[in-house]
Amino acid sequence: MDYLKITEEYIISKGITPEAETRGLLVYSQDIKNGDCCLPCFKLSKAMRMSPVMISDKLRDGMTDLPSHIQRVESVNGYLNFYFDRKAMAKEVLGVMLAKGDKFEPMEPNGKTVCIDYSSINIAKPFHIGHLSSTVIGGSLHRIFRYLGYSAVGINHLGDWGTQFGKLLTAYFKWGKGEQTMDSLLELYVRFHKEAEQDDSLNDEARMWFKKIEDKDEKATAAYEEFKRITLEEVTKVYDRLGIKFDSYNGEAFFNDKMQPVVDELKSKNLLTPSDGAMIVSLDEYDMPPCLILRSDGASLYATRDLACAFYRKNTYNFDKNLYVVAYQQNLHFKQVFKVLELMGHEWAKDCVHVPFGMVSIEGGGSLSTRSGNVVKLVDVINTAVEKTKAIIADKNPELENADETAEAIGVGAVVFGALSSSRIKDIVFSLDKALNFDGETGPYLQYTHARCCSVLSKAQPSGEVDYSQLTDDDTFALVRRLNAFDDTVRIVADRYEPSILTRYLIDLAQEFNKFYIAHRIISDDKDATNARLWITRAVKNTLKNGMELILLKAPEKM
RNA sequence: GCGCCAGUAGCUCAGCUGGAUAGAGCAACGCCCUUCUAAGGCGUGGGUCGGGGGUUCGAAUCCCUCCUGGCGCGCCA
Repeated sequence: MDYLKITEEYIISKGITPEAETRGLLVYSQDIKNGDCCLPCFKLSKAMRMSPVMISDKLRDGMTDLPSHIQRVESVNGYLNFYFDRKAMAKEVLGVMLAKGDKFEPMEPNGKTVCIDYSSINIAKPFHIGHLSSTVIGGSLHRIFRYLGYSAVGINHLGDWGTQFGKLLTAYFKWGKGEQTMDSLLELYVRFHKEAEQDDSLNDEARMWFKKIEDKDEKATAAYEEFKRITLEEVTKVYDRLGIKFDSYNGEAFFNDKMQPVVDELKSKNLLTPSDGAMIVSLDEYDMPPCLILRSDGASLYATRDLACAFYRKNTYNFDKNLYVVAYQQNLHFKQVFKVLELMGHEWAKDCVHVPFGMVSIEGGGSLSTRSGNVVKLVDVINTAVEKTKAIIADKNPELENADETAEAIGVGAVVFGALSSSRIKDIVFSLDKALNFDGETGPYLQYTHARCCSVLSKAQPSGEVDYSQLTDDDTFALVRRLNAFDDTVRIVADRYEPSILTRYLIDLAQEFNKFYIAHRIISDDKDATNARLWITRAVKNTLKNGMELILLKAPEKM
């Protein structure tokens, strides 16, 4: 139930304040001491020609018929503070939470489809920490939209085309020996760039090899397909560990033969104009540089491919939203592409959304660059985190069963959490020390709190009728309020494409539970208190577990 | 040069569609395990919310301006 909403309706029903000015004024109190929610009356002052203090006093005096969810009202310095009936609210919130069961099922299907383009790795290049943001933000949004009742389509738009494959083939046929691995491919690639600085003929050779791929030369295609296989095999191992799935791996190569219709349509709609030998869509009117569609040699470009891709997605999935989880460097590119779709007269252009995120750089300077070989591989970071977790378990809980499995969940969780914990737009300076920090606001903290709940529940189970008056003290009621906000929080995350909001919510919930845990003995001689506290512990446990699932974290029962 | 984004405690961040004394975590220091997991909890210190103007009863939040940093700005993706 939306307590804010019904309280607002009640205030308006009094007819004391003008409705238009009153709507949207009511907010949750920052400090629980000032009630559960409050109405600052300052804004009403002008319209009512009355001091805020007088207004809030008048409202209070008129509230003699409080609805059942409000226990009392206070007027303090122009603020009208509402105190909810905690017992009633606890009853309702707990009822809703427990009706959800241990496993939160997705909401009723809403018949809408959302396409999410994320991770989108390059073939034959290392899967490094620079790919982590897109992978986990997209992966999390995928789960979140599904929870909200959408049909979600995860798309890995592979970087599997381009002249870099010519370079790689050149290096491979010159220096490659036997079976290749991701590491040996990286070496070949780095070596190519090093030697090409001295010997420009290598670049010619690279162009030649890329042409052979385009012409479906047998030798070139076989090697290219092999590189693709090796890459997908390797990244799939990492995706599996992260719990990431895709419904499509259609990448750049897939759209190679699908661009002509786009060019034709642009032409027929008179949007294409020649400029310096190239073909462009002018966006002067919209204060943007032109969108390049064809090079002077007639070849298509990045934007052309993305246009074709958008059409394909609309035709194939008939999406209601089409999200691109791609770094903010591409801000202008997507703005241009979406504008071109709009100019072509496709109303669904408005459903295309770029979800940008910040840059990742390495501590101590140095950008991530495949050419220089200056990379921190994601799998190395994960492995280090898992090893560290094993050491901690050996120290703190050597008796733990499934220690390896638990260490995997926690180590991976720490890394994933790190990538989802701050607003996606912020740049990240990657620090291994920080990724390996397990104290405070971290993935392991959430997992620890969940395991703590499980531990309590393994000793006693709640049952039967609940005495809700046991849940009204500040420490306990904070949990009730937090639990009530879960679904709303998930909706906000989907509206803003911002998983960090859910991450924040879960940290707040865990902190509040730990305070509650320290403040109250859950299992005690007091039967009613024990039962009520066990119920709330179960609700917190379930909410933590299901919330963590939405941000890709596993929730072991012991750790 | 133009455009977009960011600037909050020593560090990492939350708060940003305006509301009551600006909140967490890390790091530092001091407490709390003979009772449910100390990967925890409590406390102390630490802030010109980048600077300056403005709007407002009220500004970290909105507007203007400047500074700093990042990114982008035609045949790469």
